[in-house]
Amino acid sequence: MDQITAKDAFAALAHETRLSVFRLLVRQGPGGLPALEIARRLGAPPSTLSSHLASLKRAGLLNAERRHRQILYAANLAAVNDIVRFLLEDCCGGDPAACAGIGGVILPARATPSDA
Amino acid sequence: MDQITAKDAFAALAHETRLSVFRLLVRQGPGGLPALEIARRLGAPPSTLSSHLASLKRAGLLNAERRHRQILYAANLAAVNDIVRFLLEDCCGGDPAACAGIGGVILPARATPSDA
DNA sequence: GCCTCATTTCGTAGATTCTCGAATTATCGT
DNA sequence: ACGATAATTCGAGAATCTACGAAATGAGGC
Repeated sequence: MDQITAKDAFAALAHETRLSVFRLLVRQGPGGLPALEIARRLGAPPSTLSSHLASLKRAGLLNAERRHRQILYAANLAAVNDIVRFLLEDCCGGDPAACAGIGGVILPARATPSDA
Repeated sequence: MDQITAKDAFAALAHETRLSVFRLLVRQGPGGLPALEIARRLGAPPSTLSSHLASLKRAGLLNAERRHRQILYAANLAAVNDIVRFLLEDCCGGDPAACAGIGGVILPARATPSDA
């Protein structure tokens, strides 16, 4: 995870429709949904949505898998993991105590990026 | 945390300079850094940096505190917590088992958005 | 091979964002 | 009050992003 990759991921999420797409697929789980079904649920034209799906996929936030005639898109939760870890890397200069009181959802873990 | 707030936060991070600013302040910890010092370390002109700091602050990602003649900016880690929680809300339709294998940094916690 | 459904690519007009010097405002020391 | 330092606002050109219909591509079914 480098600066550019992270920036692209944030840019992909910095749009109302794309954010809705991603959250919908997070709720949907690993099974995913086909492109037209996503467009239908969000009330967006297929061509518009296709470019948004391409953005999210290019940013590494979605996995796409062909299933018969349709393409199933699913949220890539590991990517969220990666960008959060990148964002909080070496938090508070590495002092865990100073970081402790932030809320509980995020565990900065170790700063060594040795595990892919 | 609503859709627009989250989108603004992602938009604020979707820029190389602002992302560098935020990560620098994460590393710096609660003490924060004055604006010109941030500009100096990142090699950016003060006026450019000021607008970026304003973006990040408007998005709720930075806290600013006046300290004598300077203004100390510090990363708001709780905001990161909030946007990640928003992003993963009702993950996998609420089935924790399906979400379990994502990597370990993020704990989806409860989906009830009752706590501000 | 042909028809149909699912999805993407193309084109272009419109809207938004970005940069940074100059001018401005705010704070402190004397 | 004055001078110096810290930070922000203003302005305008340049660059990037966005939307969506029409046309093209891809994958089956018959």
